[in-house]
Amino acid sequence: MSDSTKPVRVRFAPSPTGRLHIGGARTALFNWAYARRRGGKFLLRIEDTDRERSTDEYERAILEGLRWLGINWDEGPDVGGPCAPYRQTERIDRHRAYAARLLEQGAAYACFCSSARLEELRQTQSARKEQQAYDRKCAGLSAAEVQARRAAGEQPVVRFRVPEGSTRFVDHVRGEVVFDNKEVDDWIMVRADGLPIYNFVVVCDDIDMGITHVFRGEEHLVNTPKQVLLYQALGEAVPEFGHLPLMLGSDGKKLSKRTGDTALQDYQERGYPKEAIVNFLCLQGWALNGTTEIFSTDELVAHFDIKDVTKAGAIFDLDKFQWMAGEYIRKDSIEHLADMCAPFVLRAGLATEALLQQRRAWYLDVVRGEQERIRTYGELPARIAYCFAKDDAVVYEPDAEKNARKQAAAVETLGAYRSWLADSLGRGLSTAELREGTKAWVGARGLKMPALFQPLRCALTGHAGGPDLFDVIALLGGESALARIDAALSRLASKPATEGAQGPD
RNA sequence: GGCCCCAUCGUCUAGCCCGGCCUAGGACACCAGGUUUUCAUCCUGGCGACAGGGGUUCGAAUCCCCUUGGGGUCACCA
Repeated sequence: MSDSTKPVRVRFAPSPTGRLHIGGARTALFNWAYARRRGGKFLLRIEDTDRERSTDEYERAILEGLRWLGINWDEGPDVGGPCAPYRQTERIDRHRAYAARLLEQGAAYACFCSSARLEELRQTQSARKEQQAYDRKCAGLSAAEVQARRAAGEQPVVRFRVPEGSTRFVDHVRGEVVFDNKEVDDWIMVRADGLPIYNFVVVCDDIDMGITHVFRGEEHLVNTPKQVLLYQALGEAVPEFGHLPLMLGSDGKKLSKRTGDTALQDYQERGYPKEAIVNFLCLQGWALNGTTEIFSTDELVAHFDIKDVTKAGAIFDLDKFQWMAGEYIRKDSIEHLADMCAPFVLRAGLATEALLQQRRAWYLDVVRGEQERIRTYGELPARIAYCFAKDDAVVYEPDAEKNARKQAAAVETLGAYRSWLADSLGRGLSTAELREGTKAWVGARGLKMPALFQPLRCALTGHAGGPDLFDVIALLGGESALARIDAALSRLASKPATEGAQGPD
């Protein structure tokens, strides 16, 4: 096999026919980590040979997504490199040269069969429960006949002539894999319109770019014999392979939109910290040591080895992902967390950028109050909306209102407390003094804490849970707090709007 | 269906390559307590797996075979 002392060159080769798949992001991450660990090069190549579906926009989005995750490449379409260009359609001359060489050697042949004939062939094979494969009708065409039909205007595809025997290769995650060549179809390398196909192009480019290791998703495992055979026909060194286990949806099948978000961008837009995304993706098919769950990309690079990648597919566990996102949020600094959340706050229409800047210290306090309660940046706006609400229009969550109303004499208690609070505020008590004073007030009246705190929380925030109420009062300001209590006094005095026929529980 | 890949708690995994240290470890989720003005965080405890069957061996989660189950793939897509 190939020389293991040779400098490592690996690549990630996405197709710009859609947004970056979360599984693709993991593939890129593992390739990148392998290159960094081994002191090799990581290249990015755009596989845009499907001209129907490839777009510049997707290509841009994929590059942005990778960069956002912190994956950098040594060579690629935007940064160039010694093997430029890095966009496959721009390398078509090279592909044509390889095709001509293969044709000349007889390792490939022109095939004039129409799509209709092939479709019919497939149908009959399928009806007879036979293996679906090309029947090699054109495999024996003479050079003269090919030339004549070409001259007559017929445009053939180019097929690879699969030799007898079997094809084996060592897969770094699975071990040795063997295919009987009888199972490998005489696959199409070049379309009738002259444009080459993925399985062909990928080998040409990997050869030209000196790729030493090919790590990709398991769905490519069955393509590998075709590619190995091609390397051999070309007399080139076969790279080492490693097929990563698939990322599965909750249904146990290849992750698809049916069972959840599949694009990296989806998670970005939901406000998952990128460090959490990287960390979680690593855990899908790899483990640092079996006990460490939280680790950085530096630690990944320091420990990653393709041999340690798991063989079985991994079901994408959103619960664990959310837990991990929360871990990253909790250990973040307030300043950074506030900055990361800001776009979500703006998008929710709670505040303007100018306001967040003017009241920076206040905004930081607001974020601080929720840090241990949110798991993604995207969860913040709904939790802090009350801070931006009008005092007489705080939205009461059903649970919050229920908790408030189930306290006996909630309105009376709140009303009495309002006077105490107004008085205390007037005397300029600190947050800590207010907190202790309130507890003493509750105790003096022989009440349980919830008797006051539940209605008060509902009045101030409309939520059933949240930060310490005296921190909330500090956030809102005394005037606003009193106004909210006044509003609650009348709102809680009337019957609940949503009372059901069964009556209260 | 053919071919290929895979198989440890519900989920992600450690252990498997180089059999004994495994009465199988960690994490998420779940359940029960504790802390707290609530929610959350945090702490403690619990539940919970080597798919089945044959071998090999003094000894198997670890090696071999079969069965079963799951997945991938069978395009002039990638």
